[in-house]
Amino acid sequence: MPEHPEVRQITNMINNNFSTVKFNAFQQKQISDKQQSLQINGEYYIHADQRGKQLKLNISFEPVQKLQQSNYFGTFTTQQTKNDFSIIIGFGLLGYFSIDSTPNLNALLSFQNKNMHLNLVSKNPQTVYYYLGDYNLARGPDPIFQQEDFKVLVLKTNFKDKNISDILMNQRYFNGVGNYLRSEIIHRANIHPFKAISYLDPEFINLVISILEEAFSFTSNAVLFNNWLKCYGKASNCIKDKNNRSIWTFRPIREKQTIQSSSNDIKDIQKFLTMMSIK
DNA sequence: TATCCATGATTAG
DNA sequence: TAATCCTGGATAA
Repeated sequence: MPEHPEVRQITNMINNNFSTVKFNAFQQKQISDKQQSLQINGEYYIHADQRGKQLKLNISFEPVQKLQQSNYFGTFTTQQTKNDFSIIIGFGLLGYFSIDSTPNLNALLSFQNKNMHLNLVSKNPQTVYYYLGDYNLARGPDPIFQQEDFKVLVLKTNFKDKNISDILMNQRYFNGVGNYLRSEIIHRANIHPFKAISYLDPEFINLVISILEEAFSFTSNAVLFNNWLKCYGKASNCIKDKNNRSIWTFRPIREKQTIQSSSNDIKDIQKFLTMMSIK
């Protein structure tokens, strides 16, 4: 489930349903020794925020009154008071939030009041992580909510002839792109998964952004979403990447060969950077 | 019954 | 690059 569009859906779900809801209990299931032990004492409120594939749960002990618009369109952050703190969540391969009316023994984290439980669950709990603190800044800016930062970073980066499949999965640049989006993006860009890249062009970045938006618009309907997928799990060819993850493609797969990069339009990139007032 | 596989990410060598 | 985290459903045998 959780790539950028799904995390965005979860963020909205939490804020739409629970912005005025008071919680008064919390439980954590210990699944490994290195899992940080969390406690929440007293009554609290929850507000969610997103950066790429990471979700931030702001735990505040006062009702969320002031919603402050952030620098980037579309996203809001709460103003934190002294005792407030944040939990960062990575959903791994199959994590999601479920709203339950009875205790769920599989819940990794459970935010509760007498009416319902907001539970973090997963069929792959070992791939889920969470910690107290803030976003991992080794991961790149959010491609939607920090769009200018994202564009500038990606456009000025020299990827040194790495192939496009590896580049798209690198969370330092494409925080939020995962395995299904990779296949869809490469398919829609009509390039070979092993094409070598030095510089990406603005058109490609805009395609990435619009695909993230498209996927998000279908996240609430499984049938429409599956229909929207054109390549992932459907293409004629499938090959493993260096991390043993599937790359789906309609392109013929030659031996693990790197396809030559085409000449990049440097003028285009510089024009864009000038437009963004970046040297 | 055994094996494979999953929209992820870190760690060791 | 390979191994690891280690669940559970689908598929192969």
